[in-house]
Amino acid sequence: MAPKRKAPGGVAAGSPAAKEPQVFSGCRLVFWAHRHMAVTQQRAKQLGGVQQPAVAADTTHVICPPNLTAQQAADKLRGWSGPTREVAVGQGASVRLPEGVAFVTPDWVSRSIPKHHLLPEEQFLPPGLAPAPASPAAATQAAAGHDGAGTGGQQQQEQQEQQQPQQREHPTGADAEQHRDAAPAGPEPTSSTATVPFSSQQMWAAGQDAQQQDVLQGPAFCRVERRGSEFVAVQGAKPLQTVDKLRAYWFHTHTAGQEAPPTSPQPPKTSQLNGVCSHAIDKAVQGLIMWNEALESEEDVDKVPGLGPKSKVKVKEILAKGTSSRIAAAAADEQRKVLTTLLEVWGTGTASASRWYSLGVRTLDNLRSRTDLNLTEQQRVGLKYYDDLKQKIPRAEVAQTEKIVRETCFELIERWGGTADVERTYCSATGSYLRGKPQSSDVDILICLPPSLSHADCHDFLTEVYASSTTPFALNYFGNSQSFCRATRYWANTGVAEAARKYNAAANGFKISDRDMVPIYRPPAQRHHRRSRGGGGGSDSEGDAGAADGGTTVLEPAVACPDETTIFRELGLAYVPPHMRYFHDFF
DNA sequence: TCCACGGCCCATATTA
DNA sequence: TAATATGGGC
DNA sequence: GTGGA
Repeated sequence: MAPKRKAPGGVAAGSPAAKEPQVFSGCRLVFWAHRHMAVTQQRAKQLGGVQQPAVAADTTHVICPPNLTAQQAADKLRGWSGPTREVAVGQGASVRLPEGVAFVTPDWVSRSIPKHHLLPEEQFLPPGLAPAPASPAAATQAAAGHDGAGTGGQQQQEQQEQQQPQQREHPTGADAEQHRDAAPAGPEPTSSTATVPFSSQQMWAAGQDAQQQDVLQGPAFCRVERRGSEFVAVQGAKPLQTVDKLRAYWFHTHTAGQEAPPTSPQPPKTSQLNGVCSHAIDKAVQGLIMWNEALESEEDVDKVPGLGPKSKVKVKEILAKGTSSRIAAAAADEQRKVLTTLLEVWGTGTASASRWYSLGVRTLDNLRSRTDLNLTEQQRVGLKYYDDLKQKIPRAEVAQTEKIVRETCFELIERWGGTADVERTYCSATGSYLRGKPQSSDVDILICLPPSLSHADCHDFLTEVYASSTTPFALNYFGNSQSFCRATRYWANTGVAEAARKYNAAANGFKISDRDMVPIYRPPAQRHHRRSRGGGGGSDSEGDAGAADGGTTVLEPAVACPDETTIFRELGLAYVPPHMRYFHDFF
């Protein structure tokens, strides 16, 4: 249920504490990352940092895009005439960086804030600028939690079209060390994983340690991850490439846009708050975020991928006037404001919000006092705890909750007699906490009981129970951010026909849910109607096997994935640890 | 020009 | 009353 | 809103 939130003692909610430590005082910051960095920049400046437009003699830090390449850095530094130091970034390549300037990812800013002091810059080096490993000891360092063994250098081209996993035997016991990535075994430095010999006992110990050090800071860029029954240190370039690949596929940023059409004025229309357009707009925003060059002319705008005709018009207007007429229109749009508020009530979607609006509801108090609206149970709860549910939960509190649940969970397992294979239990907070967020809006705890208990009737207190064999899928589902989840499944659906064919000659994709992964056949273009789910209706004869939405056929056999890495591997993707499963937003 | 844009479970409303 | 459709959360 | 078929 909804966690009860108490207002933080003392400081009134919403009013930022007046006397926050000036973490960044003395820092002169250059932001190369023109992404969704407004909040980061603002916070850094609030806390004493001075922003500079470009690298200067007194610059202390450059905040870089996490996927910055050495080449991009060199381009941006062209014109720098001060003293430099040379950094070898692997593959014989090197880059000259200004002396005395630290290059860090945005995480350095966001994670230093809760710590009230500046974290060591070297732990936040963009992988592309990390020195090449000097010795084979790098893997050991990585396992020990040090950073900086990135594989910099190599271009982040997406030329690597699907290298299919050529074999797919599953790691069973003894040979559970070879599966690195889906990438071909080449001369390329395979720095992205290193197996760590952890026992399951140490696993919990490590978890506790990590928790204590980690409560405010979140996971470090390089960390130990559980993969099925083994633990691996994960870092670096391969996961980033996978993230880029999925981003490009999901947002279609791999194709260039066309000319902007003549249509210049925007119809003011009643704006829709949600719906499929949001994907298109996300796409446009992603295109802009990823565009690492200044936009100065209309021609520049035309070069940005992911922008369609309508988005281009809007961006060009902003370029010319500094703002979009749509912004003022939206601000003045009474209906929009009301709908936005109503949508914040848990249990309320666009349909209910619009219906209420048409019935005259304008405020939450209206909603409370109306008796003719037949709110659902969820909506009543959402309304009652409206303020509570808006509060965020600090990371430390999520950790406490996790601890309590975990202790209780193990007590129950003992009571149920599941001690023989207790180490195969999974009981950890997932969701935004697992992804390292400093605060969460809810606490998601995934419990997967060990095989010896999977038959037991111990479901009473849970709404859903995951069998041991479904753990990797549950983990994958709950560990992903929403957009990453969708992108992964879209990729599985439509991007890996070849791999699916190996499972079933008729297949052209996979369907991934929170419990399994199955081959499917999707007809190329589905004309007409989308059929309701559940089938039934006798009129047109169903195909034999399970027919899902719109003619998609579910095939066999299901893909056996003993751990989460296998899911990625079967999709031809390098494993991405949870804290990297974002396309943007660093907070 | 038409289509899809994740996948699935639950609660409630509507229809047969 | 059962089957189906719709709205919603995650 | 957008790109693919």
